[in-house]
Amino acid sequence: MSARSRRASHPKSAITKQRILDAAARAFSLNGYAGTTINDIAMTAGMQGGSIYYYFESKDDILQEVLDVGITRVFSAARLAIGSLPASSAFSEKLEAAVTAHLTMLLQQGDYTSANIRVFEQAPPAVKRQNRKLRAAYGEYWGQLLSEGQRSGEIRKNVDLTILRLMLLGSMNWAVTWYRSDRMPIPELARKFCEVVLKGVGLSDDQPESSSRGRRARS
Amino acid sequence: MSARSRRASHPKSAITKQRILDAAARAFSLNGYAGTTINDIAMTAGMQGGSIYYYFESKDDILQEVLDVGITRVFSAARLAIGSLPASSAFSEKLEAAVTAHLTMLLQQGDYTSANIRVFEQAPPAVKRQNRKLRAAYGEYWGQLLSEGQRSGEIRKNVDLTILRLMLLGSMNWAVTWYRSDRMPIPELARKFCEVVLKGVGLSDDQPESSSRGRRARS
DNA sequence: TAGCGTTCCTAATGATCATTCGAAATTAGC
DNA sequence: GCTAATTTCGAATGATCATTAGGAACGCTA
Repeated sequence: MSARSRRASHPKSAITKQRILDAAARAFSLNGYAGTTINDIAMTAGMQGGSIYYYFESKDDILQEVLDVGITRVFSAARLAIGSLPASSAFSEKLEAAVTAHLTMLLQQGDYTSANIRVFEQAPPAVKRQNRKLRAAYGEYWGQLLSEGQRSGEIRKNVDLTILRLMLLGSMNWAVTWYRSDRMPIPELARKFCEVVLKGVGLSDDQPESSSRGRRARS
Repeated sequence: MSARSRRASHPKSAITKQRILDAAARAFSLNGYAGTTINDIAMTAGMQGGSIYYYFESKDDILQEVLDVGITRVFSAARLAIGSLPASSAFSEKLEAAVTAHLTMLLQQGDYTSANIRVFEQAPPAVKRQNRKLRAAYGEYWGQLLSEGQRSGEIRKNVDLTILRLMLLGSMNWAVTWYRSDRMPIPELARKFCEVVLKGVGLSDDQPESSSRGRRARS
């Protein structure tokens, strides 16, 4: 019978499949997509290379699942973090919760999430296309969070929320290239991120102009 | 005679070598390192795959040069941008100049710079090691810029400059994954980046605490 | 136009992998 | 313990590439 027809129908099968995906996520996040071989994954999962094909149709198939799980997990983590706050919480509280959740999945727990961030760009078009749907949904979630912050007045009206979102997610995602857990705990990092974004780094003297066009006042 | 002994000693040779590097930079930035073959590069450069080896010892050798040029160019662009400002310029002016230069090299001109950002993580250890030296120097340059801004009082004293630098460069570098030139010109993008970083997105009401420890006041 | 250094071509070579497949081994149901 | 289904093995297969090497074409100089 083909792998497709029976895949993961039995309990042991499901567990082994997880083991393979775990191994793949770790390997992808460490060595990139082209840099990890089916044999690498198989050996970490305790089997021979050929056996992988009992569970997956192709290497791309594994990649797809790892990438999708990666987004699904950060998304869940962010939702959970915000959802477990009192509904009356200030935007700044929610933001910090979401940032902490995202950074945690990216830097501490998630081989899947970090694999996604590191490897997405190297993925074949078809794989990217599918994963982009999940990414878009996650991005929209952040968009709503920021939008809410703007409605409540905690974000100035003239801030471009799209750019803000991309900056925020970008600076977080980039952390995957430099973060070392022995230098600073995640919550502290998250706090600093939020502080920069919310308060800025300059002295807060000048009021924000309400028209969106004019450049900085000429000193 | 070996490629090494005579490489680029003649004028034509130097030009052709440039052509190869240009083709490689573009291909790397589009398809990643493993995703581009020697033949891809050669064809774009108007020659056969084997001929590449008259100019370079290996694919890694090409990668090394592309990566190094990538950093060298943003570095130069940033230095030039800041250097051509009046020496008395405010920190915010310098910052915007540097951000504009960085984003321009990354998103508009530099196949080399964008190749570096996209492909560095996939490079073999030896190549990374060498390029990291240049990256460190560039990072230090930004560190000095920020440090100067803090000394002059335009950045609050209690801001962690290391985190700020990593956030700033991270959000810029990440733009390589989403920026589309038809949506917003670089200078406008740079201005928005700087506005977020300098002023933050929140209403500037609360004074910054001077002790660095305490968390946000409890509402 | 002969000679020499240069640039480039072309056809190997050899290594690395993803993927396949038939058979062996293991497990579960009875 | 027998049988059938499930899981794994292990040895091909074939494709893709980086890299090599010997020779051909090109261009310059005398």
